[in-house]
Amino acid sequence: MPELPDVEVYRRRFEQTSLGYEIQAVEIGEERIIKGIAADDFRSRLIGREFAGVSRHGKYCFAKVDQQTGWLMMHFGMTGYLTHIRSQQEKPKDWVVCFTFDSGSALVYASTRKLGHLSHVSDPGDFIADQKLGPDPMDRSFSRETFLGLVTGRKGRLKTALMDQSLLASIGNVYSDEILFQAGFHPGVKISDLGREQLIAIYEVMGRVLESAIEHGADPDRLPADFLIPHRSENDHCPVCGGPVKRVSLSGRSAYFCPSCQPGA
DNA sequence: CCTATAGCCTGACGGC
DNA sequence: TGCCGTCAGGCTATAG
Repeated sequence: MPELPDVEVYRRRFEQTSLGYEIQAVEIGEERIIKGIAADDFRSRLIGREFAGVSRHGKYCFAKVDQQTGWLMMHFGMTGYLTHIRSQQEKPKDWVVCFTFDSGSALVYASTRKLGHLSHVSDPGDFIADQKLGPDPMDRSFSRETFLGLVTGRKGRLKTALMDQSLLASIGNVYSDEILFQAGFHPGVKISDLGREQLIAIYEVMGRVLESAIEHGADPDRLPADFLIPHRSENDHCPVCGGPVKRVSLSGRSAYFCPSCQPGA
């Protein structure tokens, strides 16, 4: 569930459960999830040390390792998540990497499809620059003017732009659908079809959707009643008008929308 | 610059 | 019950 709200929820979980304990063991269930560094090096950079803080940029998490120059980097792919367990018996079936602390508890990176990756980076800022990630929309400096500057004059669809991590890092297929739904635009709408006032409205909706989702733990069952996300399947009902939800394929991804609340091409 | 496709992986679901 | 195709919230590489 790894778009900005989900990753922020994992970041907070990490921060609340796993800082300040000595890492006693690092088990790696699937070595291919570790990228850019040998598994043994990855382990030895962590064992005997502590996590001192966790930050996030877009869909990436960075954990500072104390007494070290580097950081643990995590990306969650399509199915990755973080969970904190009190004992090894609680390890989920799809666990991939397990960081066990001197307290006996552990932080587990789990993922069914294992499309994400973990690595070690010397500096998150450099990593973000190297990956050519755009700004994070939850960052304080991300203003309305920042957003207008990024999208104004761009060709192509608004949905594609919202999902473009090099333009702004954070939003994926699900939340771009939610933003379009809340703003009342068809998923196929082009940026060139939108005026400044409409783009400002989209900026405001984006902020509200992301904040609200984080507030509700990014859990589809707890999101506000007017959110489309829990109804993202063909012929489910629109939470606002009750009409059928439809699906269209765009750029190889499925976009779900309400034809009556989001009219247009 | 833009769009579309395939591939990486595994599991759930519906139809027969 | 089993088999088969489709689909799933990410990203990258490639081709047009």
